[in-house]
Amino acid sequence: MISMRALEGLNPAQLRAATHLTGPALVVAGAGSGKTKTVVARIAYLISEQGVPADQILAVTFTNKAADELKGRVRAAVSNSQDLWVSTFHTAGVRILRRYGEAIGLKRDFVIYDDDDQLDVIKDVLGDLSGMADVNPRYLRAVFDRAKCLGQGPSQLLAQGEAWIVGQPKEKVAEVYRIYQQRLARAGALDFGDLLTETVRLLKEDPRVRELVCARTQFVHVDEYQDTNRVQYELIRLLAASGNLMVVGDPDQSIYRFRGADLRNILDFEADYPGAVTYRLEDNYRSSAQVLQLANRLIVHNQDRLEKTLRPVKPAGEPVQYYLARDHQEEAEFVLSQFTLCHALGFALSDMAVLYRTNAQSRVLEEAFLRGGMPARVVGGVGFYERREVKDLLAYARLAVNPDDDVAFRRIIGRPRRGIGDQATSRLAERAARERISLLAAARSAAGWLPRGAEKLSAFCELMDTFSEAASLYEPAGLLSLILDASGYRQMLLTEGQEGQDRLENLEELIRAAEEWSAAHEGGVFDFLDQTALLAQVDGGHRRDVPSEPAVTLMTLHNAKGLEFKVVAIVGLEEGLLPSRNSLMEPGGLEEERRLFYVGITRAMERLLLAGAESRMLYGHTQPSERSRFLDELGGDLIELRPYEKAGPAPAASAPRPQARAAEALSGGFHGGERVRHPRFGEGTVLAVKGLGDRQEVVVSFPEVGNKSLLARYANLVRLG
DNA sequence: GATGGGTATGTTTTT
DNA sequence: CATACCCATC
Repeated sequence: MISMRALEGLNPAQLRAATHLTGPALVVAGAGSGKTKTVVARIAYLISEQGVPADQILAVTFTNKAADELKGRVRAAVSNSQDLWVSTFHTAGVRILRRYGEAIGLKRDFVIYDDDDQLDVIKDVLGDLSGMADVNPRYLRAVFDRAKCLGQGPSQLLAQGEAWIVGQPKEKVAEVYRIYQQRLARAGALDFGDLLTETVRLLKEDPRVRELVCARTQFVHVDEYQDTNRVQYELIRLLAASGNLMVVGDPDQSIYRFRGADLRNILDFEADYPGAVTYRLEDNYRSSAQVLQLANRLIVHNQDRLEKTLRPVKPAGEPVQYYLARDHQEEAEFVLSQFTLCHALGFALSDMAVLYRTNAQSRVLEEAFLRGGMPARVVGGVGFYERREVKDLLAYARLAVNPDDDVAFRRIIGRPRRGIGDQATSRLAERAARERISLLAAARSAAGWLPRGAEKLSAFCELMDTFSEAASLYEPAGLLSLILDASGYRQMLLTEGQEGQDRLENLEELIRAAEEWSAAHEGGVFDFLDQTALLAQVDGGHRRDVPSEPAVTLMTLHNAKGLEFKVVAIVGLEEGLLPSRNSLMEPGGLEEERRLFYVGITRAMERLLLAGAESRMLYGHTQPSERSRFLDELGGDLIELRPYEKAGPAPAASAPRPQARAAEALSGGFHGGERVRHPRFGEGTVLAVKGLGDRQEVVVSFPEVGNKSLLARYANLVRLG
């Protein structure tokens, strides 16, 4: 057989999947089994060996980061792959809707509402409706999102009376949903859910558009197929009209049920697509055998899965440690001390990550790393594009390109203060509702009917006219600069002391990001705004092109999917946290939490640390925590560390200094990472230390005989180096 | 119309 | 504890 560059370095299973030619295919790819490599190879094979034009191939991912990586790797493998279409579900939706959306009555220059904007609209609707004062707008947002995941509009929501509407008459909920959709339509806005549902509607209703789009989607690939929801399933079905559909996924890594992910999509793939061929990638190249064994032991506790095995390729490696800390502070100090050790052993900062269930857990960790002088970066959480000043400036730009964007109008009308307050705004809103026009349009006619404040409003309208004009002439950065100065926003920040300074710096950063964006992309202000709306912080934040200084990564388990690190710490292994309290209420919730933990474990290549605390701060109060049930499912081989145990009650003085306590406990006598020699077992590395003084127990990894737990006092260990 | 302090409320997870 | 929102006062 001729050796083909596109297929070099694949194992037999990967090779079979990569050379799949036409018809539907399911690739069940366990964690670390080289699924991206396989997809890259398959695309390269199609282009360079089978002569498929790159512009007939589509690959869909969930995050921009995954899309970028795939694109980059294909580019590296095949030269003529410029026209390859790789994007996230949402970006693909935007692209199709911008181009063809007018066929179903969408404005060409629609704006995208993020979840904050959604909330503003819902609150607004609730304010206008009687008898709904006590409804939580966040709850309604969740209901609407969920309905959209299932492709249900207001009437379908009402008809199907979904069981997940609790505490409210579904008529009322559907009514708010209907008005919410109206407001969005009037504002020329689509929310995240609409980007998918509207794309599906367009492709269903307009055969001509479908044909045009499908010409570019003769070969379709979907990554992380286990996380697709109903609408995404339908979208893929429409795009893959050719039948050449390859989906890749792992049912054990489905963790987005709350967003509508339906495990059945992957479990039933063979039934949905008759003639489908299934390929299984079962060799794990990522994790040490010990880590993988733990992962396997955990996941067999799930019922809802496709039977599959995952074999380690790597040797046993280091044992997995579990540390029970007194509280969340000490938990953080433990991670810090272990990472410091690993760093000393030669692991780069970028090789290490701390994973947690909730964003709220990041703060204590961040502070601990800061105190310890180890650079750490929180990925996700409140992102750059969610900061108030950034959203304000972008709202100006949005209103400039789309004068109907009422959320943007409300957001900026009082920033900076320009003498237009609640009174004038609510009169504007009345008028706008009556005449079915936007707030800005109402403001334009204010001179005729608003006795007070009309002049100020007309000045604002003129300002916006200037910006609208600039929006079509300038690049994004130019427009944003103009806005920053001409709106008085810069002036306002300058009067706000240090905080204003910081915010101003963020805005200058934003403008710089816009410049960089223009240097690397075609497109105008619209396209830049799309980008800011769709880019998650995990995707690399606002400075993706600038290599940032090396740092330890802190992020949620969800954000860690698809990534790998040599050293991984998973913290908060407590009942109520992992598994999370809320998940236990829902059927299937526990299995989802187990998969989440599974995803976390399988991120680790060489070393895995687990930790939990006996008590934790919740809403400002310290509460006792119970050890996570998942720890008991892992079975033996877990090195349990509890350094302060039996060392007597901690001296009062050490209470504010948990750092000292953890460090002392870990370093008495021997400490982890040290090289030692044993008279019988030879040379080895200290992995862990338990207890203090005479009772100190040392776990040592010996290349010849594996891991041994020894009493330091009798073992005659000799320190090396 | 702006400002500030008080209180209710919330933490799963994200494109 | 930290933010978001309400109301009273300037």
